[in-house]
Amino acid sequence: MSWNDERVELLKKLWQDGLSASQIAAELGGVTRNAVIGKVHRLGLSGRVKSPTPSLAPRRPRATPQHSQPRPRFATQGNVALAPTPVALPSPMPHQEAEVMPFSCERVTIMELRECMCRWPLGDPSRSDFRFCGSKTNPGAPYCDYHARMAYQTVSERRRERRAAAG
DNA sequence: CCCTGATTCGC
DNA sequence: GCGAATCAGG
Repeated sequence: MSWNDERVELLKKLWQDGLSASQIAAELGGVTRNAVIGKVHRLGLSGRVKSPTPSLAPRRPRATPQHSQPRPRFATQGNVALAPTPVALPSPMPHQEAEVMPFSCERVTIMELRECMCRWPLGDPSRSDFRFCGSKTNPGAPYCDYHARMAYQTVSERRRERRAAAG
């Protein structure tokens, strides 16, 4: 679907009528709300009832292109999700969050690790004091509840936390 | 989690 | 110019 005059006119009308971008997209058909918003901006009719001083709140520039690479995901081996050990995988939060826990872990060695114990790594795997969390896991789960949240954190959760941390 | 508009940037 | 991915928020 392309933006012919007819569709652009309808877009303008619906936008001025106060419909949301997704509603307009549904009305037009063949386009997403992103397409509608993008078109609205290019037409220069954004800011319907916005603040009279848009320059006061310039949008923060993007840090670096995020969509050039897929987000790092934890690898899996067989049925078991591997924790992000510093050996093969980039640690999700290198300086923060790695050692800080709301409870004290069992701190078990690999020999003491059992099926029902959390496999979250603690410390440097190349060192002899390397341990696993070892807290109780739910049946079949590789991590305890706390570390499962870290390992399987969703994008929105991560965003929410980042935002909360930034203030 | 559902949604909103705003922005960037590869295409 | 287009719009998906993303951001920032309600």
